Amino acid sequence: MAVDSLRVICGPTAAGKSALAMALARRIPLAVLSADSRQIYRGFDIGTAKPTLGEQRAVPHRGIDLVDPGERYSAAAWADAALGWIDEVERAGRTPVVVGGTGFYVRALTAPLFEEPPLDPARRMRLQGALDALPTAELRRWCARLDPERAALGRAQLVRAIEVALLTGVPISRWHARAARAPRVRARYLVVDPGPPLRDRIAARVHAMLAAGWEGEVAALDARVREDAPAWNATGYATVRDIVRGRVDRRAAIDRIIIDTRQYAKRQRTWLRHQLDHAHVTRLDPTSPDALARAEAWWHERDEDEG
RNA sequence: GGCCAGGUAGCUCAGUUGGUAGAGCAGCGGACUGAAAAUCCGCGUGUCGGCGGUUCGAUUCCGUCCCUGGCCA
Repeated sequence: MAVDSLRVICGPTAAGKSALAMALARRIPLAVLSADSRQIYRGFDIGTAKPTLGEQRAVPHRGIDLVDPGERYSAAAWADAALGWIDEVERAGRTPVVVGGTGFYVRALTAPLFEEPPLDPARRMRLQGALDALPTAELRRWCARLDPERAALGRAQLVRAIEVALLTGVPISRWHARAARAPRVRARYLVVDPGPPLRDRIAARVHAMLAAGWEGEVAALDARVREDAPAWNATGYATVRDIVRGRVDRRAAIDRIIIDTRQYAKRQRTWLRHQLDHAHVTRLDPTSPDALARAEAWWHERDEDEG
């Protein structure tokens, strides 16, 4: 029996992925699986461009409001959950479509992460406390000894590599090879990107978020969410919190948010350019007049290797 | 109109006791296997405001003009 590939709509922030999915939903009975590492947080709505309640009523969504702002989530947890959503949604007679800018989540679903060996929670916590206190350069030196392949990566990756190497006695790069899992979901990607105009779209969207009451939302969150909660990492939130607290010049802070958002979009583009299976990628400019028609054509494409 | 302070990278500025210049930010490229809107790495030729002069050599010294800001008329 021929199984259709999972459809994935991705692209940099503010490209119009969600709007495109909503437009497709008017013609196709679909359900949106949000692959977005910030829309998972309850209460962080406006600044994460979370689909409105109206949109969520009109089209079934999954992957939104999964955890509280203080919780740390993971790509693996998301991917596991996504397998369930796909099942659930198909049983209800709808076609799932993954929509989002967190490429790592998408890849964790299609090309699963390695099978993690059990890590003793107590030892892990103790080690983490010790590593957090070390400067990045020091972590890099440690990693160069324990797992040289990973020593050039970022701080978060260094900590993880050192943790796994120390707690399991085997470098994480070895685990990646040894405990790799087979791909579990075939996918076709629609990369939505308007190109240069994205720059202005981002600025406009930041202003729209402010006009929609972003500061009020943050003021309420600031009253009840720990200052170091992971959700505050969402672009702009910590800066809006500074505005709300009266610590910064509002005008300059808004410029900063726009710049931060553009830099995020740039990182997404780099990721999507290199990390996606190129053979199954279709690119789309959402501002072109025939964008919706082309998206529909992409949707109905048949898999070449389908039996 | 006079006096003063400036005109150096997209922006803010540093610097060259004369040997054609460098930081931060922005921008660009890249990495990424349970924190990914995270975490990191790499990339700096620009009529040193214009035109003359002095000099082997001027962005640097001199003259002059233009522009900006401030003060005085």
